Amino acid sequence: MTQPPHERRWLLEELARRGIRLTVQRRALVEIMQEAGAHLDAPALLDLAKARAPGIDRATVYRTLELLKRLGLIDELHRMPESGEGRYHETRTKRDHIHLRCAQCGRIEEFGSPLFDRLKKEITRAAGFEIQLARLEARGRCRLCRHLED
Amino acid sequence: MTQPPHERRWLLEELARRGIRLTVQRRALVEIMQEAGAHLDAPALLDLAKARAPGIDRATVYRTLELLKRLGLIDELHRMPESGEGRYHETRTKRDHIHLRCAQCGRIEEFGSPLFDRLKKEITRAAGFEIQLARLEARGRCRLCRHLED
DNA sequence: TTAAATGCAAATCGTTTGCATCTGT
DNA sequence: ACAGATGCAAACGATTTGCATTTAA
Repeated sequence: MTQPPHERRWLLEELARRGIRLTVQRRALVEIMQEAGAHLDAPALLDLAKARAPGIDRATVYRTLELLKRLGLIDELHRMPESGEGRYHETRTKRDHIHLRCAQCGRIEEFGSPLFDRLKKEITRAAGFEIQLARLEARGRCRLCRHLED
Repeated sequence: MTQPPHERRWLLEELARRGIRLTVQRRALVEIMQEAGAHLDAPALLDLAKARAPGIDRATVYRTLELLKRLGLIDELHRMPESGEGRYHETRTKRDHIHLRCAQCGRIEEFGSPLFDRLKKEITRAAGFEIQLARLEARGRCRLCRHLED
């Protein structure tokens, strides 16, 4: 699970590369987002960031998220109905993907499949719809929780 | 596009059938939800409802949406990232489906495909994930807007 | 040095809740 | 009549904004 240092820092490096000012607050936030396997919403991010950037304000968190989104470095995830949770962010991988959210343990795992791409192609062809962004989000029970429960 | 009266009223009839109290406010909300082709969020719903149920309060809107969800008559949709729009509701059709949201005209069209079901089966099999709810939401340009624009 | 980023505080927005009053059955 | 629904107002949590101050480059 552990990533090599340069993997864990590409966001930071990307910011530097683009000439973005690197403040302690931004460092903290960006590092947390990359280290956390989970998808964090703004309040959670703020909590964690306080350890590394004492006195950091919520406004800074939101402004940083805004910045990263504008730069295309992270994507905002939609929230699932009935989840009660806020917005999530994840570092940018591919724009289109599948998220499996476990209703029991709350973890989100990603899933990739050529079938997904075929489905998108079919949508374009059959509905005449030009897809800019497609996301499949599923709620259910993950493999681990199923084993623990049964 | 126009539906026959009984089609437009099944929600109301379903409520009566279940012995739910039919107030003017609930009538208004339910009728609006069925007549509007669009997917409305709570504030928009409130606005429209004021014409038919003067003095209706936001609390009533939220409580009614809650009720309908609890009864399984509507589903809450997640919101798309960067859309800035709130939650949507739609009268219940099937739990799993595909939504194509046009970034230009804002309309949402539904899409069905056997490929979608195959994809879900694959997720269950390959990831060991037991799907309770799956939704694919795509943003892009609909056929009509593409024709108008080009 | 100086444009940009921050903290602070107040404002906004969507949603929820307690409670007294009203209404559908 | 009375359980349940409503309006009102206040509370809430997440997000946004204006402005004076600080800071990275």
